Amino acid sequence: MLNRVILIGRLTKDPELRYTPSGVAVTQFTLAIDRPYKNQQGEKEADFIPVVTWRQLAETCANYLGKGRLVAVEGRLQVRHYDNNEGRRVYVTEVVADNVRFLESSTAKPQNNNNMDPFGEPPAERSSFNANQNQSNPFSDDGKPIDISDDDLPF
Amino acid sequence: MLNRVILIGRLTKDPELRYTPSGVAVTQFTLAIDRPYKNQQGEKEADFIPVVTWRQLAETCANYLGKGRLVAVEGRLQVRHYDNNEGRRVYVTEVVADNVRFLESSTAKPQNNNNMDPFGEPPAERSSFNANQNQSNPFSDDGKPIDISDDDLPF
Amino acid sequence: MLNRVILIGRLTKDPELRYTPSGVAVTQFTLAIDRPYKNQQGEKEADFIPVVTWRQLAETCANYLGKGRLVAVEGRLQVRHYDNNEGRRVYVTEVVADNVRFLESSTAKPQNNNNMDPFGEPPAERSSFNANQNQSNPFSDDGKPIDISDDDLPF
Amino acid sequence: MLNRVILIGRLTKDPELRYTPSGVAVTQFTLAIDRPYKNQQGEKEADFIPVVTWRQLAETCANYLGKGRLVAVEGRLQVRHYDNNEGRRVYVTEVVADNVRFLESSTAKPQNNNNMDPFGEPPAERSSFNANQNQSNPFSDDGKPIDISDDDLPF
DNA sequence: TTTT
DNA sequence: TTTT
Repeated sequence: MLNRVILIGRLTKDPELRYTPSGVAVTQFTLAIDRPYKNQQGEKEADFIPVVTWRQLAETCANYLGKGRLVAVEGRLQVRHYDNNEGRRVYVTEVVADNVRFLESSTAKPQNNNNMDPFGEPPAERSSFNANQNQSNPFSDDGKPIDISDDDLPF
Repeated sequence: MLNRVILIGRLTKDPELRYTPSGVAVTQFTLAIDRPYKNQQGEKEADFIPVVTWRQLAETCANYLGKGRLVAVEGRLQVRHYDNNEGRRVYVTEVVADNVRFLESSTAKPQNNNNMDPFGEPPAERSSFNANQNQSNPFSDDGKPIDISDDDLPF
Repeated sequence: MLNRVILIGRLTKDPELRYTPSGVAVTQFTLAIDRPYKNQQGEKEADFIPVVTWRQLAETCANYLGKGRLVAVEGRLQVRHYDNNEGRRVYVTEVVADNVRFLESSTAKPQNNNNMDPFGEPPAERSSFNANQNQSNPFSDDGKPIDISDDDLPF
Repeated sequence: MLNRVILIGRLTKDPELRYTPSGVAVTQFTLAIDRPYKNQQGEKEADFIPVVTWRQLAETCANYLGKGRLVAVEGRLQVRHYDNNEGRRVYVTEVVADNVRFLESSTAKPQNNNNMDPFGEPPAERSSFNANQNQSNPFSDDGKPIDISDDDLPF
């Protein structure tokens, strides 16, 4: 009945923007969050938490965030499942963000990104472009199976 | 740097109390949390979130909670991994609770539980008893591989 | 940049539904939240936290909640000020709720309440009716000065 | 039964470190938190939330934080009251922090602060020094009545 | 498979 | 009485 997550951490990589078959923007990234205490071996550790954003927020994250950036994320926990290529059901617990705050200098500019209008509409030709490249997996940029579908849309 | 989760939901089963090799109590359970909106097919859905508790809190949860009980959980998200019997690394995202509030009638009594003093010490003979039953997996009650070790102790 | 409050507690009184001059529903109530520890005199204590809800949520709270009910509230902290009748500025810190979950038996029915359709629209004649009763303070039901105005609308 | 607040904002002033009669360190500051939306006049607004920290955390905040610094605060809401000099009971709602994260460059050094060892013990002579200055109000640095006493210690 |  |  209540499901609330608040995280502050750094992106382990540049976020990955993709589109579902129906054209909805999705961005996934992982947050590294340092634990406040050291482990039994006296080493500091971190947790690596997967985060998903949708629609306009996905576009903004993809365009303005990059590896190492510090962000605050508000959202809720969700467990998705998909069947992998060996036919096994895989469960993925991740945070569906409804709010992402950039905690570092507003001087941070879009990185490794040739989209000049990051707040604009998703380019309509994008999905068909990708589809040409990769018939069997039209919404993946990197050959990895994409496991998010329109069924995962949170609202 | 900040990692906070707050959940309110119902236990899908009775919790399972186990002990790590060094004798630390661990209890795992899953919370069913109804989503506030219906999905695209107009059905209501729920998320099933795995929760772990340690030490005294583990004992209390095991002794006082049961399937269907409504609880509030405060904790943090953690990703554990273990290598399964096919040698694949499996990642498990779960909530490590530091606070569990029972939200239902204080008339609720310990259930299916023959421990008369639920706040007492863990019975010392328990781990050796189990060890006799199941050499390779001494802390499992049910034959399922137990994937939590002393390395997962949160503090 | 981030302002999030999550509370679980019981209403100290029946909630009070009012309307701003422009007819927007507002409901205020106070939550009693037991502290987890006892004070230096060994007594248990509670915090009493003021909560405000607006619009549809205000109507629902007014119609379905009553003194003693257990609820979970999500919202944000806000500091309002008004000038009291001695001309002093008074600051009021309260939680503006965007989500209220009823944590007790769905058998709970509207209480001390003659509104038969609690989810319906606010009665349009209500504000003028009250205005007739109480010229100088048209939106107060009980003679207490009402210190919330349309300027306090959270969105 | 649950009372959790998470804030990210900037200090409106340098924090003020004081000591209760029994010598416990207390630091108060106010966080300015920009609202995510503009008001009806199209202006951006902020909330100003009072925060209190105790003991070691109070010392660390006093020594390392200053006006304008961005921090994340975790804590709980508490309502204190005291009787002002006109004999009126005044209620103060504030956040008692149990965790404060500094979100800006670790190059930030202690500011306007001649304490060379900010993590050291509170100087024992401090309270007596202040007592000499201000007999009736020994723990105030600035002549303002201090309204926090040992009774407000959160644990 | 991880961030500063 | 407020911060960037």
